[in-house]
Amino acid sequence: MEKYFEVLCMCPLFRDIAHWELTKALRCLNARVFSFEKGEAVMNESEPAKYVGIVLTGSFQIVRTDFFGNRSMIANLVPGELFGESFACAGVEVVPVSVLASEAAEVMLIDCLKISHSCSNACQFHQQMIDNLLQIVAAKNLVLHQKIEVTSKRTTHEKLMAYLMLQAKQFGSLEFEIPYDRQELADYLEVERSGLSAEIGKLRRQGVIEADRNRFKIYKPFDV
Amino acid sequence: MEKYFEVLCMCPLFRDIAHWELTKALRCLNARVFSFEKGEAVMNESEPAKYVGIVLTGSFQIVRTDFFGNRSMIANLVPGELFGESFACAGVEVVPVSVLASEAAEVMLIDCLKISHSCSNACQFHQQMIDNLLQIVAAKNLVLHQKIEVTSKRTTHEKLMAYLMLQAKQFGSLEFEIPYDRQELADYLEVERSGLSAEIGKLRRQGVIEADRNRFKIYKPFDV
DNA sequence: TTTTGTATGTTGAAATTTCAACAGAGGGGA
DNA sequence: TCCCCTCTGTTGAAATTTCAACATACAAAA
Repeated sequence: MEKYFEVLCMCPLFRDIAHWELTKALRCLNARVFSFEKGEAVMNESEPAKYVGIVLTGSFQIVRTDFFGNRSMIANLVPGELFGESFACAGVEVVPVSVLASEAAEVMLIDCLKISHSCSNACQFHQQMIDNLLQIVAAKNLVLHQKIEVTSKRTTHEKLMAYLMLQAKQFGSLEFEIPYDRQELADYLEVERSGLSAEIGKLRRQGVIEADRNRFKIYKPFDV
Repeated sequence: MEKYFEVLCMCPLFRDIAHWELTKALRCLNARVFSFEKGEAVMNESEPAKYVGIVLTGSFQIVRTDFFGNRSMIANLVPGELFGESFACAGVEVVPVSVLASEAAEVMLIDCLKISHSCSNACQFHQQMIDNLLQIVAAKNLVLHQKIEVTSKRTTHEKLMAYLMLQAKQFGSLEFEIPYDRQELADYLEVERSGLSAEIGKLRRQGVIEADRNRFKIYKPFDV
C-alpha cells in the first residue's frame, strides 16, 4: 500500500492527514485497490452509488449514456483525482455515469459511509476526512454556481463581461490573468471561439478592455 | 425555542432527527436565533463564511454585488430554507453575497464547525446531521451539474431535447410530466419563451414529441 | 354570463451567433 | 533560416435567437 502514498498525498481527501496516519486510516476505512484492464468498468450506470474512487495509476474516463444509448465523454481522470464523491454523498440510487479504464489502471475504492461515520476506534483522521469531504463537495458546488451565473447571460458580450468582472472581483484588481486560452474560454462561456475573438476585438477598439493573450485589463464598466 | 420546531422539522438539515432530540441538539450546536428588520443583513459580502442559516419566519433575499457595485437578486428564502451551507463548508474566506431581510424576519444561525465536528458528549444526532449536510451539498451539486449539461447545448432544439431526454431517463418512461410551465422551462434552459414555444410546436408537427402543458411524450429520438 | 387574467402559440423583423474559411503572428524544431 | 504548427483575429453568409406584438384557449372571478 505504501507505494501509493505519493499519489494519495496529492488527493484532497487526505489533505492535512499525517503521513504516518495514512496506513492506519486506509485499514480503518477498509480501502481496497483494484486493477482494471483497458475498457473495464469501475462503476456502471444504474448501480447504486456507494464508493468514492481515487485514481492511483493509469487513467479513467467518465462516460454518460442518454435514454437512447448515445454516449458522451464527461471527463478524463488522472492519478490523484477523486470521483464518485457527489453521487456517494448524495446517496443516489442510480449512478448516471460509467467510469471506464482508458488503459491498464488502478483505483482505490472507499465506502463513503466509512468516511462520514466515525469508527468505534475514534480515529483522529476521521474528523479531518469529513472536513475534507465536505470541503471538496462544497467547493465544487461554488465553482458550478459561478459558471452558471456567467453562462446564463444571453449574449457573448454579457458572458464575457460577467466573466471578466468576476475575475476582477476575485483577483481584487482590474488587471489580471485568466487560466484559459481563447478556445478554452469560449468553451467555458459556451460560445463560439471566433465570436469570442470578435467580441474581444470590439471591446478593445471601444477602449473598454485591454487584452493580450490571457492577460486582461478592464478600463470601465459597460453595461453589466 | 420549541415554537420553531415545526419549521425546523421541515429543514433538511434536521431530517431523521427525532423530535425529542432537537432541543438537546440545538443546545449542543449553540444554535442562536436572531431577529432582523427589513433591510438588515444577516451576512455581508466580504465577511468570512462561518454560519449555516435557517430561515424561521419572514423572508430573506440573497443579493450579489459585482466589481462595480451593481446588485442582482439571486434567490428569495422562505421559512425552513437553508442558506450559507456551501460557503461555510467550503471554508471561503469571503462570502460573495449578502443576505438581507426582505421583511421583519428571524433566522437561526449555527456554526458550521459545530455540525461537522462531533462534540465531546458524543451526541447521537451529530452523525445524522453530518450525513444530512453532506447529502444536501452533494445533491445540490448534482442538480447544478445537470443544469449545466443541458444548458451547455447551443440551440433551443438541443437544449429542449437534452432536457426532455434526461427527464425521460430519470422518470424511466418516454411519457412524463415536468415541474415547469413554459416560462419557467425557458428560464431553466436559458432561452426565450417564444422561441421555446416555437420549437415545441415544430417538434410536435414533426411528430417527434407530444406536448400538452407540462405533460410530454417523446416518440423518437432526433439528433441528440 | 361576461369579464379578466394567465398561459401558450405564432409571426416577422432585427440582432446575434454559428460556421467555414482564411490570414497573420509567434514559437520550436530541423 | 525555413518550415510547421498553434493561437488568435477577421470576415461574410447562413442559421438561430431575441424582441415586440398579437391571437387563442381556458380558468377564475365578477
